[in-house]
Amino acid sequence: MSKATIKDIARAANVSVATVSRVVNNGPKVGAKTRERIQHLISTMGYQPNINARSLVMKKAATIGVVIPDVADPFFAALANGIDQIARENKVQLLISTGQVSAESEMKAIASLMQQRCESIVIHSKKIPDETLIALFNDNPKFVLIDRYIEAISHRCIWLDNHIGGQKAADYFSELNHSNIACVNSNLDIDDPKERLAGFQRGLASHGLTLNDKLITYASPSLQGGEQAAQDLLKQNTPFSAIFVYNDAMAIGVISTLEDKGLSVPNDVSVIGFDDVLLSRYSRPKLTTLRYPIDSMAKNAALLALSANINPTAQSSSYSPELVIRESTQAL
Amino acid sequence: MSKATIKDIARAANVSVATVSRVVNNGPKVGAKTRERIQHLISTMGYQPNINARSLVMKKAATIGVVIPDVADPFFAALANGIDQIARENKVQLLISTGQVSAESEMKAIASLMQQRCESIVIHSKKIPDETLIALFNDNPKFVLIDRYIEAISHRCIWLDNHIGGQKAADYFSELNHSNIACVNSNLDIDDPKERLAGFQRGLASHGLTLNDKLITYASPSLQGGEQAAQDLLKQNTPFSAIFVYNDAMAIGVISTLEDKGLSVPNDVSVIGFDDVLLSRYSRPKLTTLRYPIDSMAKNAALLALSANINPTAQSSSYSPELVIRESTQAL
DNA sequence: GTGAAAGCGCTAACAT
DNA sequence: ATGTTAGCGCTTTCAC
Repeated sequence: MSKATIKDIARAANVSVATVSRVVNNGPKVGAKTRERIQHLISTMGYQPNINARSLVMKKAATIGVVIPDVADPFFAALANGIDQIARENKVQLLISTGQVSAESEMKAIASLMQQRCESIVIHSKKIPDETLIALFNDNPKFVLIDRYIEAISHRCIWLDNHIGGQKAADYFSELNHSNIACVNSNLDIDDPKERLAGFQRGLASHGLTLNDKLITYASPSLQGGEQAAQDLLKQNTPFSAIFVYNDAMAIGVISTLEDKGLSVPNDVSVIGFDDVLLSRYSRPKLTTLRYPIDSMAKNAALLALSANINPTAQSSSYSPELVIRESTQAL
Repeated sequence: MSKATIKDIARAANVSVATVSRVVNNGPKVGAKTRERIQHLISTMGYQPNINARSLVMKKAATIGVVIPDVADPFFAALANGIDQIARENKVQLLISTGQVSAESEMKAIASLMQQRCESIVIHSKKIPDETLIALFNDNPKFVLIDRYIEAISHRCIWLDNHIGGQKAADYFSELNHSNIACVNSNLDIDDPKERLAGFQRGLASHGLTLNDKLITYASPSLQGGEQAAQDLLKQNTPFSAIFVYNDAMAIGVISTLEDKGLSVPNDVSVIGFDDVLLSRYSRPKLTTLRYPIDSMAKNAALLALSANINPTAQSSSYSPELVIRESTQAL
């Protein structure tokens, strides 16, 4: 197995290690015949450069890291997948470090990546304070922040405009003549839920509509959370005909519970989700939702991380969610 | 940032690098006072050992690799997630290498991991020939094969008994008095579809039932594939009241199409999936399926990979799928 | 208990 | 065009 070192090749080819190194790295100044001979040896002897040695001397590794809460969540899986595609194209190894949703483990995840001399890191962090991140990004020009916006490092941010998402949901409910409106939100202490809700409320207001506080529930942003939120909503004994839900997973949980209780979607209540994960096209009913272009965002983040963007090109990278109308909504 | 090297610490502490190395690695024979002083320096100076240098001299890295087709598929995401959990517990870095479903890229993925001096690798490979794998595993005692069984290296395999899965599906359909039975299978040229189908057919036979060849369709094992397979099935104009589907994703696609065509599940047709992904508990109707304990399998695989199991302890690791009855099936 | 020194496999000047 | 050499930061005998 990959036992052969550069020395072995050099010896076999009767050249110095420097020459072998040159052909391995496609360096210049190598005689065509020599190059060919060495290349032959390399493949027959199954030589593979030792990445550790290379990274050691180069003081950097051909890797791209990504920090996400966990791999199992379809949304983050999609994020990781986008980065993986760019990684493959650029022949760099993907390093995934999971950081749960706590500042401490997010930092640990980043530290672990940096310890591997990984320079390009796409970070999904909701908990690390702005200042910490700003300091970190100033020292590391190849870090990229995804799904979060921080003014001071905006040129290294790739984020989604949550307000607009909320607004579009409000616009659509208004268009469908709904007026008893509920909201199922995430209970995570991060900005996104607040922003989506704020955008939603502002949107409603612009149509002379308003959101009854009793009809705002919070739960974990998961299928289970959706189930629970729907139960809470039902307990309020306050009528509603439309719900704006934090994400698709919750929305599907909500619908599941609603139907279990004999309420039909969209006949009795309309539901709008957020994210547009693949699944939302296959759930029953198919979900009306706001498309979160996570795949292109991830790819751009990876590209940005790979290219040391030392001097900020100011062009900020904000994405806007699009309303995708399917079957979980209906006019009143 | 992690600029300080072991030398810097040694200099600051007025000791040799050897001593610093000892305290970093919790080595023996270090005076209590010295150890304390050095530890203090380490944390105040923010020293982080250079993993590349360490891996270089140790000729191995504190990492665990996993080779899967892609990260976005929920099933593989769950697999990766299980491994990630064990990795975190053991403080080793997770390396994910995606290998599509082609022998060539699977090999590339493995090579890339090995090049990083990653010793423990959990491999999900459907395409690499047995012999290649056997040779590979003989050279690398910390490789583990997941979701596949090869006799010669069975002590390094963690697999699921597909036959039994098929059989249980057949048993249940028989119990529900179905006799016009269809099968939607994966069109991937790997063993699993064949084994599940064989088990299913054997099971049917044991109940005096039989599967009409016209009612066996193949498609890609995805939501989209399920849609297409269902359309194909409908075109046959051959009545059926039950379908055994290759996996949950396809099953949900199948149900989606069936309902679009006005067929109700389970009233008109019963559907059994395979895998029991989280989603199947939330789809409408909730999916009856065979539970694939991928999480425990992944964790065990990771544990096995981390522990050099040089001398085979013979205890093979076969898992058996369990039937989970939910709402997509009904007695005739 | 602590230090000196020899590499691990590779790259990158600097020579030739 | 090719070779020599000095490290990169770390672990690990082997002395003391």
